[in-house]
Amino acid sequence: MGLDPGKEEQNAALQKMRKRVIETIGRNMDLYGISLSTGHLYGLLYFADKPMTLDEMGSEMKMSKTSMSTGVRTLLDLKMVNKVWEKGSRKDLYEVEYDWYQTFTDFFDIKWRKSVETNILILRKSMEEINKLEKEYAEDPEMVDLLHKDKAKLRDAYAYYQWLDRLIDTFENGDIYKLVPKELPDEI
Amino acid sequence: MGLDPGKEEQNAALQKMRKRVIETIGRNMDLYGISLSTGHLYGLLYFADKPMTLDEMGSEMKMSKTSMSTGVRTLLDLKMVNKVWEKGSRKDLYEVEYDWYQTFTDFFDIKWRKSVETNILILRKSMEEINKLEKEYAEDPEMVDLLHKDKAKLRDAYAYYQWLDRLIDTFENGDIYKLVPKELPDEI
DNA sequence: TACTTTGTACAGTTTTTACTGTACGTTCTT
DNA sequence: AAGAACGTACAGTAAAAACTGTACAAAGTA
Repeated sequence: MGLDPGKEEQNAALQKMRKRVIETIGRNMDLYGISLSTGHLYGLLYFADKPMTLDEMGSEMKMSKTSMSTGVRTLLDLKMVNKVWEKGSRKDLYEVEYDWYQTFTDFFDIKWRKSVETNILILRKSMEEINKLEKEYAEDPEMVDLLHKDKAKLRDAYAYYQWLDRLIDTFENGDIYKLVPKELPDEI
Repeated sequence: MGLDPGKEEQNAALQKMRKRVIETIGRNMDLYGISLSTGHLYGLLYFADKPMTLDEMGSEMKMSKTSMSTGVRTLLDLKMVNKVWEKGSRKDLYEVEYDWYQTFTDFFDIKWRKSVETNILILRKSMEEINKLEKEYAEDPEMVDLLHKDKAKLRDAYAYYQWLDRLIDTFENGDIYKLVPKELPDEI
């Protein structure tokens, strides 16, 4: 893990601690839709004391470089890791985004926002169609009733997605920290 | 979908609209860690005008009852659907939780909160261990430096998880709606 | 009590996802 | 310009997840 090789043995306890935290982090990564091993990769990078190359990751994870490449890309897409430039090195270097609040925000901005937007589009379109059908079947009370029920559902869904959109806004613009401030950690 | 069978043809446009919305809902369900077909099942239940049985779901989804059973269970675990009691029927009936704000909150309470709690536990444990190691290796400056760096990382992580915990609190106790109020939907 | 009906456990199958090794285009070095 | 090092596309393989059908336990019915 980038440690002075001569100290490996001495650091057994430290390594064990790190490993446990890395696995815990990795295991929880499924919340972000990330596979276990990519989660582990993230944990590894989290504790690396310097940016790592694909080869280094591969040898630490005992996995192929190809897998590291795809794993890193997944993490890059979610902005959980950043590409780092270092003069002199031809290899690409990566390090985690250590600001987890930012990572949280990015996740919602990237994944949830996209979802919200497409859903809102579909709902608009569907609502238009219902309005059209309402005129078409105006003399069919049963059909009108059905249409009204669906309309109410779509309206509720639409309101919810707009709320979600505004919630994500507060993550992005930082208003959320007015309601839930970042605090100094309790003594642990 | 519970419609008068005699009206099937007439309702083709309505069915098409529903199907599109159902698929959109279903597709976005991966945000909740739910498979596509379970997402579709959810969408189906969303538009059902009454609670459905496993058999009804199976025939609508053209899938086995076993799959419906496991799918419903997944949704029940996330409190996305509720079991409904109806006198006279021996079959179990299910309907979606129509309050999506509640569903959103439940999701974080069930999935994220659990994650936060185990992480906090592991971090505490690891921090203790680091403190022990610090005493043990007090005369090894290099090791002390390493330990300090890890300690800082753990502390940051801890602070973040506490923040997340408080954020989820605001979902649960409704304070979030002070910052991001539920609003009447725009005209759509 | 014997007979149905209902939901799910479980084993087997299919489908999807994760992972590997090779090959190749690109970029840097000399 | 030739050669070396790097990252990734791609095809093939291994592992995991989703799905099905059967079998059975639990609970209702006659």
